[in-house]
Amino acid sequence: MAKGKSLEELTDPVFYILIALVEPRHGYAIMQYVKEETQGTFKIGPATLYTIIKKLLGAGLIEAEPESDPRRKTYAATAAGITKLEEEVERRKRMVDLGMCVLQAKGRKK
Amino acid sequence: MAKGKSLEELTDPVFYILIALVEPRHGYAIMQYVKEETQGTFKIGPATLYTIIKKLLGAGLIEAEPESDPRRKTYAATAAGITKLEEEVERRKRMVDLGMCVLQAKGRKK
DNA sequence: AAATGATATATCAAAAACGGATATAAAGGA
DNA sequence: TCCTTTATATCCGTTTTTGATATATCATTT
Repeated sequence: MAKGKSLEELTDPVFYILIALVEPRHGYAIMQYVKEETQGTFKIGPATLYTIIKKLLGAGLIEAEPESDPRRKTYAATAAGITKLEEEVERRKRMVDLGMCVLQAKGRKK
Repeated sequence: MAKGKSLEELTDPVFYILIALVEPRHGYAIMQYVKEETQGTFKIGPATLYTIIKKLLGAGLIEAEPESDPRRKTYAATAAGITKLEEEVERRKRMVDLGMCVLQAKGRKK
């Protein structure tokens, strides 16, 4: 079911959701976390959220904690999820560095 | 034509293409630049490239340099494009910082 | 001169990702 | 009781991405 090359590079919403799940959180808490953490700049709606949760579960990057209450399903990143997040942070760091480097080079010239 | 909220947050390929166009480059050179700069990790194919070029042109973030040779249309980021790129670098920096911060906090606890 | 590989631009059609709207339901406060 | 917040979930349209394909030129090799 929809496996494959996806999740090689994480998109912004996937990245945020994985970050949120370094600590165990349930769906609604993830939405709030991202909204707060970004000062409302980045919002994840329910459609995006639950779509991505399913995908992350399928990829084994997060897992649902077996809980009694079905009204508050709690998820958390697996070891593989943490590793993936670390890699993604590095990948994004390189992108930012490239951007800064190129912009700085332009600044020096002009 | 397909304007709107898009390009608020830049996706990875859009980000790379804008970075490439801080210096004037033609399409094919953009593809090569990204491939080289990422050690082949991130590849942009012609479909993605020319689709995004059109969108960036429409948004006024890049412009085509009026040249005689139609076989090497050169593009470059406009002032607005540079500003946008600077903003995006900052936005992405904050995302990376959040990721590092959260991972580090986890590391301390465990 | 013909062939080949690299350069270069472009589009189609399909897949993948995203997100607004909507539905449902329970809990808590006015 | 009514309203707001919490909470999960999906429908379905839009946007984004991309593999495949087409075309053409240039440089190098055979």
